[in-house]
Amino acid sequence: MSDDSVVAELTELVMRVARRLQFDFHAAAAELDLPPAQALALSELGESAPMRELAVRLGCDASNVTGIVDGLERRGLVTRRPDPSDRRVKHLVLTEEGERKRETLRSRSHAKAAELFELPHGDDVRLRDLLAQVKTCR
Amino acid sequence: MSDDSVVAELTELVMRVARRLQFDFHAAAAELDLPPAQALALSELGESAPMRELAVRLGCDASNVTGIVDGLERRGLVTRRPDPSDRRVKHLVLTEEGERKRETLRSRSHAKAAELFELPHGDDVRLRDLLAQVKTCR
DNA sequence: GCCGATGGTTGAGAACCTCAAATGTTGTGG
DNA sequence: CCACAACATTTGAGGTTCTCAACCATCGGC
Repeated sequence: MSDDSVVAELTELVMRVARRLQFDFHAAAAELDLPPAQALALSELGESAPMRELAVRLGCDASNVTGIVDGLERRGLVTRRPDPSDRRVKHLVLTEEGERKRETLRSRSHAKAAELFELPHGDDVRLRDLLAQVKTCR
Repeated sequence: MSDDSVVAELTELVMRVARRLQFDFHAAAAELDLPPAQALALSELGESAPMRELAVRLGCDASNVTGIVDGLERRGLVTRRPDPSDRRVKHLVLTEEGERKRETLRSRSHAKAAELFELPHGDDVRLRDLLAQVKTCR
């Protein structure tokens, strides 16, 4: 059983770090002229996937994904490919340009994150292992 | 200098925990029939403050705060009190009802967070101390 | 008293999300 | 085989939250 104030501080700290990570990610996305939602979707498309799967990865409604992918397709970053064995599903595949943008997005936001998580030797691993113990799904 | 993969994992983990905290907070807010933004503002009003100060605490534009406070005022949770020494500023003061709602909101979301951060003895404090070292503002 | 800075509000506009309903497709039990 | 439930995707309406630019009132220094 944790001390009350410790829980409050943990909440505060996690939210603060998350806001910062998100801010940096949005900044990196803006540099590439991508709205946040599209950038997030792009970064989830390392493995190509059907729309439904993307909705799951993003944790949002499927109807939402349509618009986001519309945007990515308009920019020529992704294509909808019909599934040969099931004509309902459309697979999302990154174009070369999409692959390229995904990579620079990844590396830029990663660079800022690395700066953020610059800790005394070994502490980064300790932090990771402790965070991994947090039961994010009961 | 951290290992690349460690940074990626840290980012992933922090975002995951933050999403969960936020989800629980929104759920607690919904139980009290409060939209998320109003709930967040309410929770920042432990100390009464002028509009401008609230905007800073929330990290958003001042014009945004107007609407949020309008909502809280409509529900009778907060009142705008003129500052006697500066007629431009309006201090936000919680009503009794506002105070009550703020407290139950705090305690409910806190309970869920405590469950989340249930770690082996001492690890919660270690986690807090490590997170506190993350340089969220360069 | 003038003037630049400040607190607050308003209105337009955008991004993002959800829900309900529609469409086309699949697969299964009868 | 066929009706029917389930599924993937899209569309459209509607809501929340946010920003930006413009505006008014007030303040403080010069």
